[in-house]
Amino acid sequence: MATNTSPPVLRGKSTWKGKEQEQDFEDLNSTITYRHILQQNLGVRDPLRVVALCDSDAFYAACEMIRLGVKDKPLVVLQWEGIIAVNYPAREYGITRFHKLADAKERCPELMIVHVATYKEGEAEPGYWDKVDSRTHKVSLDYYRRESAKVLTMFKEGLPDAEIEKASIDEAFIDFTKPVRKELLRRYPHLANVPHDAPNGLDTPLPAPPKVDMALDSNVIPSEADDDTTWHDVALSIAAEMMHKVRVDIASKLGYTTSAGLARNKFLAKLSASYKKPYSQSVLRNCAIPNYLKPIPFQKIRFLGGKLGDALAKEYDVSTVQDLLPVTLEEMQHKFGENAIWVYEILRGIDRSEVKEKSIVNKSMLASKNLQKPITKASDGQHWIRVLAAELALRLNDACKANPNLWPKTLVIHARRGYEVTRSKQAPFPFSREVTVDLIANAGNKLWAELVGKDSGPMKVTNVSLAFTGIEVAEEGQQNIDGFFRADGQFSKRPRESETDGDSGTNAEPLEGDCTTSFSCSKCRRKISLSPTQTLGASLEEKNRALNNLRAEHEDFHFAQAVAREVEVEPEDITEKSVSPGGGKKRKRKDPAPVGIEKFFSRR
DNA sequence: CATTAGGTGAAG
DNA sequence: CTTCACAA
Repeated sequence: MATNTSPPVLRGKSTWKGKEQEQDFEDLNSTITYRHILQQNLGVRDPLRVVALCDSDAFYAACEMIRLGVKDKPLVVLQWEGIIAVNYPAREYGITRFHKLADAKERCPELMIVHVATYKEGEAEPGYWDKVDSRTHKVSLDYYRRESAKVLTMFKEGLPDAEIEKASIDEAFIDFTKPVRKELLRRYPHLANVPHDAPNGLDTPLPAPPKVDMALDSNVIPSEADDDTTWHDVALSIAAEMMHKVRVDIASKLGYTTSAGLARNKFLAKLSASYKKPYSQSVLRNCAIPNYLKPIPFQKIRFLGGKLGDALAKEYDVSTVQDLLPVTLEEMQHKFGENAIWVYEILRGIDRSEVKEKSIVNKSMLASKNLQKPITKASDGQHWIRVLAAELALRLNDACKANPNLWPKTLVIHARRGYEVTRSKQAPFPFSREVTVDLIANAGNKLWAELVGKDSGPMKVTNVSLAFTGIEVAEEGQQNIDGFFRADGQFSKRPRESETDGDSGTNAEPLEGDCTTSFSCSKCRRKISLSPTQTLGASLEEKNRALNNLRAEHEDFHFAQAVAREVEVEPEDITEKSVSPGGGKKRKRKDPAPVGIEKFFSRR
């Protein structure tokens, strides 16, 4: 499964010391002193650093097996005509992704085939249907996202002291350095006390480490010589114990088997995880790094799988790590500039990138649809935008259940015509407490018109996607000042709620009567009141809160109306200037008859 | 070799 | 703001 990554940008200055560089890999065998074990904040330089990469085996397939209560039977997950996941039993028949379904069935007649969940017209939620049709359905990966979240939660609960970085839907990096140091000092308390006769005080090397057997719960990646145990090995073995415990717990409680790699840094952890699969973990000792790394095709290394790796392969006409070791840093810098130091170090088993805990909520949320038959009419685009908007609304509102006050700062639309590059258009997304399908679809349609509307000719759009980006948890007071109001084709600040409601249009003018149960809207000249059930037994504070909610909802209503007026597009001739500024001749579809999916989704 | 439906982060 | 690169 793909991992989410960032390119190999340099973080800070390289500290590689030339020191004639007699040997590659010289950095792997530093002596560990009392200072090293007692100092807590060595970060990526910590000689006792231990990082793991743990990923779920054939994750989508495993999700379906658990959902269906299937065990140990060959199974593939289908997305339209393509196989997107193959469980391990099915792999024994030689089935892989990108096999044709017919081919896979031939290899294994009893193969179980599960199509991913889809949104289907007329259904409220994504589901698993007997018949799927890519012309009308849209894939939903939400089930996998939820299962992924369960696994991540078990990592966090099982390893409270560890730093955990979700790397993709089925992978996480775990930095064990802190919990391991703690356990190391608990098991070997003498390490905490520098002996009085220590020749160099804190900088005295630690006493000899105990013998540890890492093979109890892990595969130990072989080293050339049978090196003595080091303190880093002890650290690795403690981390391996912890990792193993959590993995077993996840397998027993959730049913997902995982594979993990443990090593001194992220890239080696990732590389080690694939040493043996499935349901297995592998440990790469420092002394084993050179031999493990040298024969590996460098393009398998994280960040070298793309253009940079290609460029390296082409430049030196080589393929393995070993092949690149003779290239000097200077030469590499000459050819590859800023990336050179990073590459140079990676080839020697050094990776200074940190395991960074990410926010629980994603920063973006994207719904996308490929059209096998390109769409040519603007109205088709609007149809799919509505479907995508419905999915985004469902997912965002769902995310809000666990994490209230989520607010996407921008809405982005992407479209691809034929085989051209994807183009996008974005605009600030208004704050509103209730994100509705209409709100998203209207804003999306507007962007759609800007993106493809002005181009002439038949459009032949082969992909449409809609995304929220910049999703954040709004701060307490932030909701009141932020929020945008679209006018004249631009979003502008839309002050909200009582303290800033100078021009909000819904001033709470305390008319006659109880100002804690009603307000009047200056925009539509209506008096809005709480219902009797909301006022009956409610305290003043409760009523005020309810009234504020009501006011905000009413404001959202006006906002949606305003956007709807602006966004209204002539479906048939979108190529003309049909988006009139300010909202000229508008008619039709004040509230179109709900069709398909959207009829069930929050139109509220 | 390739596809779909995602994500993140940086460059320009 | 928009595109690109990476991930398999």
